[in-house]
Amino acid sequence: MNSQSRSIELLDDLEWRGLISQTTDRQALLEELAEKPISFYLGFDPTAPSIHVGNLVVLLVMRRFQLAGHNPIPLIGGATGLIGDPSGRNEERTLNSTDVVAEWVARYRGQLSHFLDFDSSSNPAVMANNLDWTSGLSALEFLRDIGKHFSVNQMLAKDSVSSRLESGGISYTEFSYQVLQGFDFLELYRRHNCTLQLGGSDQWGNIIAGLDLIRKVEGGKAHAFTIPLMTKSDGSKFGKTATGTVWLDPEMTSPYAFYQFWLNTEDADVGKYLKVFSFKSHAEISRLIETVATNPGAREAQRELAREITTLVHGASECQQVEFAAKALFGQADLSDLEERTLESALAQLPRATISQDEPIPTWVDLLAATGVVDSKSAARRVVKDGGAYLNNVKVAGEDFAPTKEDFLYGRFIVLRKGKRDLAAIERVI
RNA sequence: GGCGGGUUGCCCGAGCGGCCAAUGGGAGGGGACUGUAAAUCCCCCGGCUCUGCCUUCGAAGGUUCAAAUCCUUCACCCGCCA
Repeated sequence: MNSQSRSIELLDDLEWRGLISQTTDRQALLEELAEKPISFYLGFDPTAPSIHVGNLVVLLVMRRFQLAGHNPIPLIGGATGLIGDPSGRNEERTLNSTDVVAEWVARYRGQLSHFLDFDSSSNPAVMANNLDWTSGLSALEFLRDIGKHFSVNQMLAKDSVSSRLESGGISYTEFSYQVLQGFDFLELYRRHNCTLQLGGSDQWGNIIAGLDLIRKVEGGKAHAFTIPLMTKSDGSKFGKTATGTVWLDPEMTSPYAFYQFWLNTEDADVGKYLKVFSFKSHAEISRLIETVATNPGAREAQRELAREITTLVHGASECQQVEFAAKALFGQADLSDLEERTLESALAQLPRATISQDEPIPTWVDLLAATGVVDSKSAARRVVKDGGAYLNNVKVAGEDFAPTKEDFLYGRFIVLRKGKRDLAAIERVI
């Protein structure tokens, strides 16, 4: 396939998936993409110890561009992460220390590298960090060389700034953010001939700042491409559960919980998610969307979604293990039917508490609290009182109930359950 | 600078000296139903060594037998007038 038809196909595909919010001159962009592989970038500011499923939306668009033959530059905001992007926020951010941000930069780098191909012979990804070109820059140089090209009038007009001016103000630090991001684009244009920046739809203003700067300083032309913010049909925020953000770091969100997050996608959203996150063919995605209407109870679409994304993020073997654990533990009437090895590996996926063989067995309430499935012992008591507590799939009654030795499967394990789907494991060790 | 209003539990928001761990709604949790859904209905929803005790109503002091409720100072927010 030649690069022209491949690029047309790329944009059509992105359109079909609902991944295009806004672009600069669509025809010009298409022509440039079709002419030859181009370098494009997408920035990630390190604002947490891990990237999360929300970041995955734009990251996977980046992957799609690479698969279509273009050269991705994932940019980690080692510098911009120290400043704070005012976009989409109605409050000033708290600054993180340089140590913390440096640590997060390292972690982001490791995570991002899973999703792009850095070893491709034709169009390898190139990692960048904007701290590289800002840390040595003096304030005077910055103000003279970069700042001079920015009109405060235009800066004030940007949504990110004007909305903040109405809602309590903005510091000079965050006000300057768009200048830094504009400078990034200019620098990548100079270094890698990067002529396209991707971003969430809230990044439009910042991206445009870069386009203007490239035009003014280098007389060059570049493009902007923004991706819609992910929304849920019920209006709540995508990527959050009751427990909090769904992270990619397996230490912060276990692969089991990660898989469950996707599996529990609502019918109303699963079609959209498949389009956004899945790399399956249009035909296959359409078929899966059909199944939501024809046989919703089977949740085939949710299962496929969960499997594909968990495999992508945590690997095939990890995904198999969590799928297996879910299958083994859910709705299994008699857990003692499971072989010891099977049970052990299934339970390995769950939050757990360990007790010693020679200590007295704690009450159910204490055990549940110890696994972290509930926030406090009071909450654990409430669960028992409300009839939502299960031991090895058998309902527990009485707040003072304590398991006996006989309750431990193979003398080692107890499966605790709170409600319908919150599982935890107790292991008794020597 | 002047006058007035506000700051309550995860969020919104009542309470305005004792009956307040604090009305109501949302979020959240459990149950029924089901598909480990949605909608609906019922129950719960600060903590603990749990018939009691401890900590909460912007912060710190004070009055009182007793304060989220009164007084003082401080911080932040919001109207109206300069």
